[in-house]
Amino acid sequence: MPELPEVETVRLGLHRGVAGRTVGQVTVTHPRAVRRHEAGGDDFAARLTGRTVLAARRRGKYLWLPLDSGDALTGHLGMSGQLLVVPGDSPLQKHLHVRLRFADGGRELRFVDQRTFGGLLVVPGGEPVPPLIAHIARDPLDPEFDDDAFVARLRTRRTGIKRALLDQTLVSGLGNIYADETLWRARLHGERPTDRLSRPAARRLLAHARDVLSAAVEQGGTSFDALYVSAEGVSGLFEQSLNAYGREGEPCNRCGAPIRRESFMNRSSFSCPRCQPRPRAV
DNA sequence: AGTGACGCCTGGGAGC
DNA sequence: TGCTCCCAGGCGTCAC
Repeated sequence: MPELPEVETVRLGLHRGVAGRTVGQVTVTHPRAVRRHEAGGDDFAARLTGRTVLAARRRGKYLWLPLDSGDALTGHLGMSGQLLVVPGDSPLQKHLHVRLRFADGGRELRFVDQRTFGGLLVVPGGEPVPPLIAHIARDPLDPEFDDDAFVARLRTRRTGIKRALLDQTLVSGLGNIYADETLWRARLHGERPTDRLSRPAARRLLAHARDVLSAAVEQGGTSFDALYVSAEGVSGLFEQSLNAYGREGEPCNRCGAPIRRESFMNRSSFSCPRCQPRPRAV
C-alpha cells in the first residue's frame, strides 16, 4: 500500500525518468483512471499533449508533475496504483489504464492500477501546490513542517491517536503500515485519546513518525508483493524492518510478547499487548 | 467545524 | 475442482 516512503520512491523515479521531456501521444484505456478529470479523457489527453514536464513533486501521498503550460499532471496511487517508466515495447500490463508516450521516443510513462482507487487528472496550477491538494497537510519530512502547530492541533482533537495520524489534513504521508510502526516505536496504543497526550509525548510521537518514514524512504519503501514497486519496477526493502504491521502472533522485537491484531475502522491494527497497553475505558 | 461511517474496487486465499 | 466469502485500505463524500 503506497504511503509516503513508497510515493517518494516513485517521485524520485519520475523525476529521473520524465522531467524535462515533452509529452507525445496520450492514451486512456480505462475511463475510471481519469474519473477525477471532470472534462473527460479526451480533454485530459489534450491538456498533456505537447507539454513539457518540468519536475516531479509530492505532498503527502499525492504526486504531481508541473507542466510548462502552468497545469500539473496530478495523481494518487490509491491502494494499488503504479506509475512506471518503461520502454515502449515492454509487454502491456493487465491493469494498464493510461499511457503517456514522449516526443523523444524514449521510455514511456504508464499508470497501472488493479483496484482503481487511484487516478490521474490535469489541474491548473502546479506551484507551489495544485489547489486540488491544498487541503493535504505537510508531511513530517517536509522541512517546513511546523512541529509546534502539529502538537497543538493534535492535542485539541477529540479522537484516538491512530485516527489522528491517518488524518491527512493534520499530518500527511502515514497510512496503516507506518501509523502502526510509529505507535509501536512510541509505545502507545492507537486508541489513546489525543487530548490526553502530554506535549512531550506528542513530540516523541512525531519524532518516531519522522524516524520510521525516513528509514523506510532509505530502503525504497515496503513491498508486500508486486503491487508496489518504484517507477523502475524495483521492490522496496523495508518489509524486513517492520516491528508491528502484519506480524500477528510473532514475538515483539522489544519484549517478546506475541504481537496482537485488532479490528479498527474495518481494517487491522497491529501492536504489542505489553509495550502498548490499551487505554483504560473512559 | 469536527468526527466518524460508508462506498468504491479486484485478486488471492480460506473454507466448504 | 469450483463456488462463496472475506480481506487488503486511501480518500472523497455525507450525515450528524
